[in-house]
Formats: sequence, structure tokens, C-alpha cells
Amino acid sequence: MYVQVKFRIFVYVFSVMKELKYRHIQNYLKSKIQQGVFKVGDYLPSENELCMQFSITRTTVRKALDELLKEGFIEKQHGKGSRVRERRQSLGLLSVKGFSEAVGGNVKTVFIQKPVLAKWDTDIVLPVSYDDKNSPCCYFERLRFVGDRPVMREKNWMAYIALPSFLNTEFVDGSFFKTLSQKYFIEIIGSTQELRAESADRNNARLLKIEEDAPLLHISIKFFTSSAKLIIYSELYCHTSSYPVSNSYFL
Amino acid sequence: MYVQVKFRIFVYVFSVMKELKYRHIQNYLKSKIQQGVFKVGDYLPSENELCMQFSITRTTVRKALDELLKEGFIEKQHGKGSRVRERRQSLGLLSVKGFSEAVGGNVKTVFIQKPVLAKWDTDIVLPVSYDDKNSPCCYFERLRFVGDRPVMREKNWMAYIALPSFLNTEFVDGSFFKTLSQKYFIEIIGSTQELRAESADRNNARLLKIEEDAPLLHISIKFFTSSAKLIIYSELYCHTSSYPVSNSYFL
DNA sequence: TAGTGGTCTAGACCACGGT
DNA sequence: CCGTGGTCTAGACCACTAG
Repeated sequence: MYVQVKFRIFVYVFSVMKELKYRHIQNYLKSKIQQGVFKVGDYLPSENELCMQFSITRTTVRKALDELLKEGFIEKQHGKGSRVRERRQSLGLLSVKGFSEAVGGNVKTVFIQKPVLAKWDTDIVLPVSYDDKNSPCCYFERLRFVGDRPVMREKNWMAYIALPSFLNTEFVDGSFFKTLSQKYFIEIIGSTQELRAESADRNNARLLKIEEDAPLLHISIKFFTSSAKLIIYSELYCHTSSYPVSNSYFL
Repeated sequence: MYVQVKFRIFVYVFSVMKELKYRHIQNYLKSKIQQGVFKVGDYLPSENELCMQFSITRTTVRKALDELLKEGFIEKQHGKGSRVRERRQSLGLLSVKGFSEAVGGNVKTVFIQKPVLAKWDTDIVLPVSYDDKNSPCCYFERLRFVGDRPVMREKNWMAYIALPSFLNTEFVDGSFFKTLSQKYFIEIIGSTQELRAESADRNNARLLKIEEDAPLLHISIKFFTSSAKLIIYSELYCHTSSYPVSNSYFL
């Protein structure tokens, strides 16, 4: 009896430690993508090749690829292969129309405040988690332009301890999310948002070059990431009269 | 040679006609859910039972259930079973805070215009598809309250021919989407949206009982459905100062 | 302990894409 | 024609839930 119990505990601990086979393949491929070994547009090894490489069956390989598909890292093409795709930014987050369409030199992002240590601001609308409040806070602020017109002010906060070396990091392609993915291997896995139409206060009016009291779209977002420690809080102020905010969802 | 070609055509037609086994199970279960045979909270037959009922393997049954999971019709519980869940309304669509939370008698929806034949309105922001423009148009308009306060005006258009008997249909639980699902077996499968902060015009100000020129959140949505013929165009005007619009996205 | 869903194996045949 | 991904079979063992 005693032996049996010990055995069961051992089995339990072992099973908790063990990484599932399909998770292993999934994480292996994901890290290769994040590291840029497999670039956007590249084809992954075929399912049969992966079977041989890892000595597993196709069912398991397909399960791993299905997960990567769900996460938006790859797309599959019958008869051709699985290809790395640009990860969907449409994770329930809204994009300013013109930021995706206008791919010429039209779009510009300017730092108003490069990442610095700061206090947790009362401007943050969505509740800041308890752990975050007990950490120093890292803050940065940007202004986004379409052509010469400022269309969005973006304020971001997060726990300093979650990204220690972030203060001195150069942004990859000027993108915060790309930086998180490629330098820290952290992905956005979810978000909650609140949207309001407000009147522009003096500061926003000045930055976005609109009249005070003009209608302004205020979006409060809390981003959850693959790192449990890192939650990103953002407040966006969008001048939507020429460039509405848009998004799509399918499936 | 000639015979071979005929044979291949036959095979092709056959394969096009044939419903995949997992699709068959998927559609079977989906229709039972939509018809209310399996209600929200009910457990579906176990995977092994479905195997026996349809004389197929568990792999195939699981594929069918995975699809239903992705579509949001069921949730799985290890060791218990697969349960019908309230289908996610969060298909990229935003819900007014308070409409989901306030489940008491607090929320009210009032028709300003019951479904009628109308013209395609120029108020529709997103492009109306060519086929739709050539059909008569069905229109209805509602006003949504939290308590006694009007918080959202909702205008809806769609092709009359896609839902012939809709003009005389009673809404299920006062919900348009529930009506589509339970009476027509049509589900929302995607949407695109545009959001703007605007100043309230006289009409919206009157209906929402706010001042003219107060900031108003204007959401334009195009819903795509499981019926290729039916696309729904909506324009929402939200008074967000007390009840912001919110949504969440995960995975 | 019985029944459920979760993972995995070792095959098979098919449809699609390009040579 | 061959290699790719898509579907499907017939098993096996495991972990979770509940009586």
C-alpha cells in the first residue's frame, strides 16, 4: 500500500514535469520562428520530415501545427506546405485605418517619451493588478502620424521587473510588439478593452492638432501576454475624423 | 483515354458531393443545438457514444467536437464531458458594458422601427455588396437602455431576399442573433468594423437624451453569416460617458 | 472503480500542387 | 509522377471526475 502511494506520487510528479510531445514540437517551431530562423513566407519542414526528425507520428505533428495555426504563426496550403505568416495583430485590437493600408513612407511614429521609470498613472482606466502596483513602472508614450497629420496618441505602462533590460532596448522595426516577440519571445495572448467618445482636453488637442472639445476616441486596453508577469496597459486617443479605427474578425 | 476522363469526372463530382464524416457529425450536433434539443448547459453524448452511434473512430468524433469548440458552441471538461455553452457574442463585436453585466431587469431594448421594407440608406458607412444593392432592403432600428437611460441607437439593414419571412418574425428573447440562429439556423461567422468619435447630430441627441454636439461613439459594422446571401449592416451610436463599450479577446 | 476526455501510435487512402 | 497536407481507422495508455 505504502509503496503504491509512493509510486503514484512519483508518476504524478513525472507527469507534471513532462512536456507533451506536441507542445514540444509546437514550442520548438515557435521559437525558430521568433528567432527568425524560419522567416515570414518560409515553408516549415513537411509533416513527414518532422515525424522523422522527432520520431513521432503524423497525428502528433499535425496537432502541433494546428496549435500554431490557431495562434496565427503559420498558414497551411494543401499540396504545398505550412508557411510562416505575419502574426495577426488583429488580436481583438483595433488598428487605425491607414496604418495597415498606407505602407508607403506615409506612416510615422514619434516618441514623445522614450521608456523611463515612472509612477503608475491615474490615467490608467482598467484596473492595475496587485503585483504590478508593487513593482516600479516603465512608461513610454508615442504619437502616430499618417502623412503629416497626427492621428493617435498612445500611452503605455507596464511592470519594470517584467522586462528588466527594456529601458535600453532599441525597438525592432519601430514596433513594440515585434520587439517583445523577437527580443523577449513574449507574445500577446489576449486583451480587454474599453472605448469611449470624449471631448479632447487641452493636452490631447495640442498634440493631435485639433480643437479643444473636438470628439476624440479614447481606447483603454489591457494586454495579456505569454509571460504571466507582463501585463501592458495602454491608453489611446484617436482623432478619427479622417482615419477611423477599424478591425475585422473571422471564424 | 476517353473512359479515363469520364471516370475522373465522376470521381470529382462524387468527392465534391460527399460530406466529410467529421463535418457530418459537426453539423448534426450543431443543428441539435440550434434546434434546442441540446440546451445550454446540457452535456452532449460522450465521445465513445458518438463513435458507436455513427460507427466511426474517436479521432473523427474529436475532430468534429474540436470544430464546434472553435465555433464556440461547446466547452470541454476533462473527465466530465462536452457541454453546450452560450455562444460567444464576442466575435470581434463590442458589447456595451452593462448589457452583459446588468442581467437584472435593468436592460431594455425598444423598437423605434420594426422590420420593414426600405431603401438602402446612405447612412451605411461600409460598402454595400453588389448583390445586396439589387435586392429590396429590410430595415429595423432599436434603442437600448440601461435602467431608464438610453445608451445606444442601433440601425440595421440587410437584403430582404436573404430572409424572406423575417418581416413577420417575433424576436427570440428580444435578440436578433438568437432569432437568426434558432429560427433560420444562421450564425455570425465574422465582421469588420469602423469606429469614430463624432458629435451628436440633432436626431441622435434627441433619441439618446444628450446635448447636441456631445461626443458620441459611432460604430459601423458589417456582419458576415453562415448564409452567403445574408450580410448585415449596422450603424451604432453609443453614449459612452456612463457606459463605455468594451470587449475582450483571448487566445 | 467506471466513465470521461487528452495524448499518442502505426498505419491507410485521398486530394491538391507542381514537375 | 511524387511530395504535400487532409481525412480516417483501430487500437493503446493516461489523467481527471464522481459515485
